[in-house]
Amino acid sequence: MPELPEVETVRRGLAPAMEGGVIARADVNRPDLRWPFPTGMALRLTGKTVLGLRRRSKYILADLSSNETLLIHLGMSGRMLVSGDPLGDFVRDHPAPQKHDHVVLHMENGARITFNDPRRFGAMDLLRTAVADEHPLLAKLGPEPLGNAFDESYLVARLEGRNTPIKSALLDQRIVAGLGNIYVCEALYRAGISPLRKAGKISEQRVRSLVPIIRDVLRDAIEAGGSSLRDFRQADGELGYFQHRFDVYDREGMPCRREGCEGHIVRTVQSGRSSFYCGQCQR
DNA sequence: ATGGGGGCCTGCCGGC
DNA sequence: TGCCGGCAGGCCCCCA
Repeated sequence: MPELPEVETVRRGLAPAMEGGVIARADVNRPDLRWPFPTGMALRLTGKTVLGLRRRSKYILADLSSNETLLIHLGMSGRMLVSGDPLGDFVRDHPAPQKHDHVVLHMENGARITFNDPRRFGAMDLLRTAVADEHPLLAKLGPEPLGNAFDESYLVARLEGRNTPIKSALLDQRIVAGLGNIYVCEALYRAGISPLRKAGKISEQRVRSLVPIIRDVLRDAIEAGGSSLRDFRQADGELGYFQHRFDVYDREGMPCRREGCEGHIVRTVQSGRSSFYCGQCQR
């Protein structure tokens, strides 16, 4: 559910409570999420210092002093709640336990990080830091959309000859890592490209235009997440969701916002997922 | 190799 | 008010 901007927002929200801190205790309340937790996870976390928090695609990686890295994926419904932060960034006290609180990290500094995930599509794993990139979930990921390896010539080459709709191609994490349904819809809208168009049949110029547009869409969303992060700190420390103004996503039937366009947003289903687009100005 | 569909889970919302 | 179908932002796996 959370896409790259949401995961980056979560990472930033966790950082003050976790980076440089020691995990005093880990409560692991069930044996698995999407997959079984690694053997002895609670013990392998206990007493370890969190050296840093990184993000790769939609994954958060917490590098530990044990030369292991905790891999966290929020799935569709995973949330992080930070409470009791000693720096005063989060005002709320530790909350009462909720249904679906699957893993709770108690930091030595007094902070508590609660991973709550009703649908349990999320995941956690422990891997050796030195070979973290080789983890099965990370090994086949394409370039970061905000990184240097994702550029115009790369995208042109990857889409060339592809018979799949551009919507599916941009959702393919092997082509570019971190986009999900919402931001693909939004990027295609800004580019004026129909989600139904075959990836290999879009002019090179239009494919090239997608690269800066994807970056802008993600940057805007991260910025919005950053501002809502400040609200979270004042409110309840819940990380993982934020309000963002979408142009097409979940706007079926509403008027297109493009200057001079008289169209309306339509919804269709592509490979089981909703696509939202303007039938008038996206071609 | 490529593309499409099913399935995993729970919660919520709209319609009857 | 209650029940039921549909739907949800991800990702793996299997099939043709």
